[in-house]
Amino acid sequence: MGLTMETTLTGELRAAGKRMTRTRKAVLSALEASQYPLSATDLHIQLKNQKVAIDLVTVYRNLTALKQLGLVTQLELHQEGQFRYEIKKGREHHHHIRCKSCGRIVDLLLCPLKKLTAMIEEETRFVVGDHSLEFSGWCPKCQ
Amino acid sequence: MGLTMETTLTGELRAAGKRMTRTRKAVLSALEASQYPLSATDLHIQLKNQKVAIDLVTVYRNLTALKQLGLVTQLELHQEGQFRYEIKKGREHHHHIRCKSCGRIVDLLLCPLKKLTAMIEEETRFVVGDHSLEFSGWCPKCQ
DNA sequence: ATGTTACTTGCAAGACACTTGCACTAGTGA
DNA sequence: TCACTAGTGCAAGTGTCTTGCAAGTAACAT
Repeated sequence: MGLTMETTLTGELRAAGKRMTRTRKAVLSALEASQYPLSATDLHIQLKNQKVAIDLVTVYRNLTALKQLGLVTQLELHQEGQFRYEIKKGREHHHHIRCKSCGRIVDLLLCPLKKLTAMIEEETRFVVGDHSLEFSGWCPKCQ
Repeated sequence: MGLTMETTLTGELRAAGKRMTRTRKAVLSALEASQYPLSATDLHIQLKNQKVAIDLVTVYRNLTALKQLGLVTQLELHQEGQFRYEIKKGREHHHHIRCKSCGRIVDLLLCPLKKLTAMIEEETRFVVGDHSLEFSGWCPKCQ
């Protein structure tokens, strides 16, 4: 259950005046191990099960800190009403599809929005800062 | 401050065993008049200002009913943490961009996701049921 | 018009995700 | 090892949305 790049991450934290604590390590480790984005509650339950003593509030605060440092990505899936988090390192920008029946979440590799962004900037005169593109549907098992 | 298609809408409500009530009329009217999608709280404040007596709970219940009937669309903008609602009648399927600074919301006319949906269905074997595509950025005034 | 039915409403309370205040704990650099 | 200050747990608070229940009212039948 080790954290692959602990030393590097500790350095990144220190550079921002943050510390690599017991709970921070556990949160990063759980995110790194997960195949799909986790919510704060997911993380809390998962860490509890691993006998890691951590308060839900601390999970939230660590996620906020890691997001600000750019180490994790915060995302919202379609009609879920909560945030999820992914490790950023080594993962390309991508979107997701979530099964409306069983909740399974699968990564999508494509993000064909570069041209679109340019069109939108021209149409609206906004400067586009961010976007979300999320799908929901029924996975093979639930069809 | 009239509701344009009140008779038609009343019929659609009746067909589903629902009634056209004072509060329902007010909610529909406010949605119809708005240039951008409104949240339940937006609606509640706006109706209060118009001296319409209505409880926030009733706003929520009416929005739920109207959504189930397919008369309004429920949507989530990027990183807002709440739902917004639009009248469906006479409006094409579209997405939005919201200014991160002043909150202004502008409709986008494009939705180039038909091909993409087919690709995703092939890639993941999901059946795609729904999608969201929302942008945020800075509007001309806030740049 | 009036009564009956059941849809609708307001109020109070609850659910849920997330945030804040504060005193205590524990990384880190010296 | 010490001192500094970031981080933590607990309790309480926010904001959005939901539920329970008694009272109100739209709509149809008579």
